[in-house]
Amino acid sequence: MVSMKDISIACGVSVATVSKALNDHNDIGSETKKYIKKVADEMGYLPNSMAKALKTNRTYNIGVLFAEEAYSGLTHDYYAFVLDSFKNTVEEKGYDITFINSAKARSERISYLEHCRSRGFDGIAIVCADFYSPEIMQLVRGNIPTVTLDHIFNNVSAVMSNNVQGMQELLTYIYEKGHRKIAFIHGADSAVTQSRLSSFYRTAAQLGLEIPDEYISMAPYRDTAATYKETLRLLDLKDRPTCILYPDDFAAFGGINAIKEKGLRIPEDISVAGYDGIRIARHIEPTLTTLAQNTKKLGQKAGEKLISLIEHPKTTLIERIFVDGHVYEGNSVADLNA
Amino acid sequence: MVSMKDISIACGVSVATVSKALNDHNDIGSETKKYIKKVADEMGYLPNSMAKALKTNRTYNIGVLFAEEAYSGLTHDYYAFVLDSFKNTVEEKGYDITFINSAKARSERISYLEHCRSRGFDGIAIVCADFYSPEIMQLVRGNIPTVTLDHIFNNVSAVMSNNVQGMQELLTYIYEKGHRKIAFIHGADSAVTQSRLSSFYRTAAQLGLEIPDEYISMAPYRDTAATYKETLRLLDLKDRPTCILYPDDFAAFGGINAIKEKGLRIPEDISVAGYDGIRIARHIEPTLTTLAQNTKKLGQKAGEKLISLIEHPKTTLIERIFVDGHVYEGNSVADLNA
DNA sequence: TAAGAGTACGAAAACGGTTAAGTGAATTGA
DNA sequence: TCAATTCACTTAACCGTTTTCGTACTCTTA
Repeated sequence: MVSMKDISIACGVSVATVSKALNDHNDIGSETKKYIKKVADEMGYLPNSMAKALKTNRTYNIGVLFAEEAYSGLTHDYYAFVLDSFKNTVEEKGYDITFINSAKARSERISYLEHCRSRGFDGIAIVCADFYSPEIMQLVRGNIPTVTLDHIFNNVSAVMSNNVQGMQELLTYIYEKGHRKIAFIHGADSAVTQSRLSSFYRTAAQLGLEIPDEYISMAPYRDTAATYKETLRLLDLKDRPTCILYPDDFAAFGGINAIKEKGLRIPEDISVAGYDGIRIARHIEPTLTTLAQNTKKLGQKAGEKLISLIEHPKTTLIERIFVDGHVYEGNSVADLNA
Repeated sequence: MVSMKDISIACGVSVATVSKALNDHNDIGSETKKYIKKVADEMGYLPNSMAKALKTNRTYNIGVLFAEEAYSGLTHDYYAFVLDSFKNTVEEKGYDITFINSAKARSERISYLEHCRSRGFDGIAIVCADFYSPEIMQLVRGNIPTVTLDHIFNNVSAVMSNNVQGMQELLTYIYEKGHRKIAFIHGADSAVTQSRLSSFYRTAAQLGLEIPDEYISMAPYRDTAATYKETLRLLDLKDRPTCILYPDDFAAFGGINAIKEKGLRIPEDISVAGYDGIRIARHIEPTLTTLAQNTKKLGQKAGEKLISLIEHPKTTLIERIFVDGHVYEGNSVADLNA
């Protein structure tokens, strides 16, 4: 690899001059600058990012934490899209993305925070993780600029999919389609679930909907077996709902299967709606009506916030950014007004 | 951050001794070693990976290239699963993963290779990219240990999903279910498509199947609109096939919609099969019969090969590793023998 | 007992950059 | 005309490691 030293020799100047020329400092003559840049270019010079980082304490590298639990990290449509958008945003600003992990060599493990410190990440994004584990707690208290997705910590900026707005909009949409008996199979307990559930109740109250307790139940996210079971239960109710909301799109398929097995048609006999807006939902019949989260904006806002936190630590305030979703109108919710 | 210097002062030894003690060199007394390690631990010492990399020319960082084209990188089930497995494999060996990109700062762009050199990646994995672009060509010729997924370059190790075996197994399975009129809508031209298509023809010949030209057509991968259209064409044929193979699972849904719209049932009236084994395919009705690629093994093999290439450059040979898939037996292919 | 062999550690250079401080020459101002 | 600036560059220290070489001991062994 050609270094500044090589260039300095080739140009007959000191390496300091080379450094300053390449970094456009203004105490270098414009002729010299041009010449040095030209030579550097011809020699195929590339800055050694390790050396630079060592000296400047800036790596231009961002750590991203993805849960290592089965099927909920990289391989989840929602997170993958958010990550993709986040990645594009920060790369545009000259930052790279490295995954945070806790596996060091075969011998000892290290904590997430230790990993980050050792790698010298300028900032970190916690996209998807067990937010209640001690390791995550340690990480967010580690004084590295941080932004979290869909979870709020003290003194840490967060980008949140607006679940309150989302659920309100979705439920209102369904209400306006004439539905009055609406069941909600919500996800396992978490901050996200809390938001959606309370928004569901509040919106229902505002709309004057009566929601019997038996219309509300729980199925873990992405668990089609659980939604299948819960759906059968709902279908067997004396007073069957006209529409069922699922924890997420993927889980909705469990319910859809149960409905089809019962010989019922969607949406003619019963309506369903998901949450997330995964791609496949728009490519099956019936297309799934769902609340599409704005993954692009989520990733983008997270990236922008984090970079701002890194580059202007004093003036950037810790805040919660809520990103609205919108109803994707498939044809899984019948229009009862018609 | 506490450095070796701090430890050396605290212990009353030189930083050389600290370095050697922490790295278990055997010219340090065992007592001293133990003591230094203890102090380092208490002080919360963490090695500065930039300094280490600068000196040793080893970053323990692997660059991964993902296409930046819409919907075909991170957000694709197949690639996401491969990446996940790859990530777990290399992290277990102490390596980190950073995305390769070509966006440097807002001003100038740099090439993939330049990015890799600048970051000092020990190795790179090209998971998903436009393999025919000049930039990729430059990258693979860059003399950094490399492994590619599903594409073969000279002098570069490749891990390949065994499309020949896969298509053979899938077609044979369908044949054994009694199907003789089998159509294949294949993907757009690429090495992968070539393998599948030629394996399709060869297997068909071996099985004594007659494949009329009108049974073969093209639809880009993941393009449901295209498969929808092609499926309608196939259904309108005088001599309609009894089973249709799709480019991939996602694209299969386009076909399935077309079939349903025609009022036909799967698999009673017509059978379909996909390729990939994406998760959702197992959670809808009818569950999709497909060739499930072994993403876990693909990622693992790629990781192992790359690390071997990095750590034993002389003795590791450039090779092509083929990973077999298996038929996932859904219920979208009718058993005509019954 | 003196030469040779270990043993346990330290000094210093090096990796490839950045940057504060210094320097000599040209330019400026009064 | 001469001190004061400004300009354009160099010197040298430093970031946190690793590693070669040297050195002062202690221990063998002939």
